Amino acid sequence: MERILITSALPYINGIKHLGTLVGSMLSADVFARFKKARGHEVLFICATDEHGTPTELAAMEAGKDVRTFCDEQHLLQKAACEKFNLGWDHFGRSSSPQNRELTQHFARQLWKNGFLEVRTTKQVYSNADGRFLPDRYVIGTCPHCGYEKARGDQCENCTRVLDPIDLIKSRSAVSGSDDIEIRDSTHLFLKQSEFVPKLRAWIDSHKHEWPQLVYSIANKWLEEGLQDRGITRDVDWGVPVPDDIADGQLKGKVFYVWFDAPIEYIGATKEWADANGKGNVWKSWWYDAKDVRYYEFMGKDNVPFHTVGFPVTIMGSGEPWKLVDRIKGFNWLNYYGGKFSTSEHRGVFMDSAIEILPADYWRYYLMANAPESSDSSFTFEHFASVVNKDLADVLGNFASRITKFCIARFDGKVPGEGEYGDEEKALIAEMDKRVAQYTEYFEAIEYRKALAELRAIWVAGNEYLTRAAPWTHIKTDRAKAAVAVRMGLNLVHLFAHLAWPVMPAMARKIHETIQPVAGDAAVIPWPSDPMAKELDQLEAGQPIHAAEVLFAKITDEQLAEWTARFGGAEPA
RNA sequence: GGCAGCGUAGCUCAGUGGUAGAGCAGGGGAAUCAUAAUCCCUUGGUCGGGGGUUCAAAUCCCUCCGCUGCUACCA
Repeated sequence: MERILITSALPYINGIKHLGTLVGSMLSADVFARFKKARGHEVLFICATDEHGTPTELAAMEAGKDVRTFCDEQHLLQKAACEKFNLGWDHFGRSSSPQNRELTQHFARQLWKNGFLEVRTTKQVYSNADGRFLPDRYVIGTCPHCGYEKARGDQCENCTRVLDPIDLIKSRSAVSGSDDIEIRDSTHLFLKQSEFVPKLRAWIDSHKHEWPQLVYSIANKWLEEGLQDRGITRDVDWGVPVPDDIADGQLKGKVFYVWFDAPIEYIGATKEWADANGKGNVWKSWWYDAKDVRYYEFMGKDNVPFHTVGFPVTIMGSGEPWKLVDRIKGFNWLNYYGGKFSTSEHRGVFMDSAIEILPADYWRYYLMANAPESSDSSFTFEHFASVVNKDLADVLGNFASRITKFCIARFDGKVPGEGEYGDEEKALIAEMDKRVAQYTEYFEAIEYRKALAELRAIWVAGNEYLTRAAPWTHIKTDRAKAAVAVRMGLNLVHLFAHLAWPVMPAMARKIHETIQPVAGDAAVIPWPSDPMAKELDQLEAGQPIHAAEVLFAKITDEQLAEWTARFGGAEPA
């Protein structure tokens, strides 16, 4: 048994997440956590809302609320949406928690003590009208290169050139539109990332074959381009305050940059979990000197630099034996009809509306079977409907339906005990041994598309078997032969429930219950651990079963038309 | 501009040196237990363009084109 620590990239607090964020971090982490739990490992699965930073302050202002209240509300909304998707983490914390404040300050003190922080003065844009410093991208003006009038201070969207806010012509605040802005000196703490290049290089290279190519390439790129020191404080109000004992109080009133404290919240949320469950110092056994723990991180590609460079530097620089990640699973983007999902323009499908139109497991299966693993991929309702209808309704749902109903019609709704498994059954068992082993391997490798293609092939093998065994034909002449096929069919349904649980926990339970109640307290439906000869011959003769009514309803053309109209599909951005 | 990823059948994607693959869609057939659901067979691609290395290239090299992202103060 292993101890498995799993974290999902923290969803930002500024609104309900869309399907792309869901598949790339929270859902993929949940599916893996369930898989490991199903295999009997000790798993701790941690997530939290990432609450600090300028966008939060501005969103709260726009909502007419103070930041704390805004975050309180948004946290609960996101938590509720995630629970509806059956994201089964052990704790869903908040980066604004006291635990994270304490840990963030601890890491900063360690870095300061070890000489890896440096005070530097930088030029910052200050808006008099807004009474605040503005990050570069919140300054807009005319691009000096192409004349585009809405260029942002960090980059011109029109000509894609990288800019400095000082370069802009007629620069103004993106918040208020006021041109009453000026450049002020501001003092900040810089993390000396450049000193960690050899250590990072060795660490990253040691994981070259364990991380997806995407992750390694991004990490490598940052080192190749020459790692710069990075400012880890900001001139805003909402964040973890820099303690006075760092740099003799020169940074009074400033807070840590959101990307400094956000990954530390993985540890913070673990402490929140321990505190909330009376587990005292147990949280530390997962993170500090935790040589027996294997740590997995799940994230979209935008988060990769922070997890392969920033956070590791924080940990290495602390001089303390905090756990570094073992495996990173990174994802590309899920697009919406070829364009971007956009929170600000509300383009695409978001978690709250997705769950309104269909149960979580429809989405969970589709998203994992089509996860953007090797390249960006595109969500369309047409594709979604075809996958749901074919894979879930026709191949899986109908299989459970046809065999349970036949059993009820011809065998009194009880597992028939007559006959012995013959050549047909032995061939199926041999095939299933292979396929289940392959499915398990893909899961261990965190290759979701391949894993789910194998899962589907397993369902298809069930249908193929049933066609060959044809109990509806044998029932007329050889009742025992028909009984064998029905018994095997019911065992298959039972097996399918176990195999599907990490991906579709609610439907797996429902499928399982058509055959028999889930054993134990049923928090987990375990992974099949025995050879298929045993797994597929475990139902007791005479045991009653129930009809699998429509498990997965098909998506109709009318629904498809309604949803594309409602969510604005069809025309790519 | 620089860097990274991607470009394979109508669609979604596997495939990193050895005769081009899967699922869906399309065509034909079988079966009639089932949500008209299943099963079998099958049509379909000069692997983005061009050049090179090699006995052999989707795969390695060069070059061009296209899409996406990053470019360090959005997260």
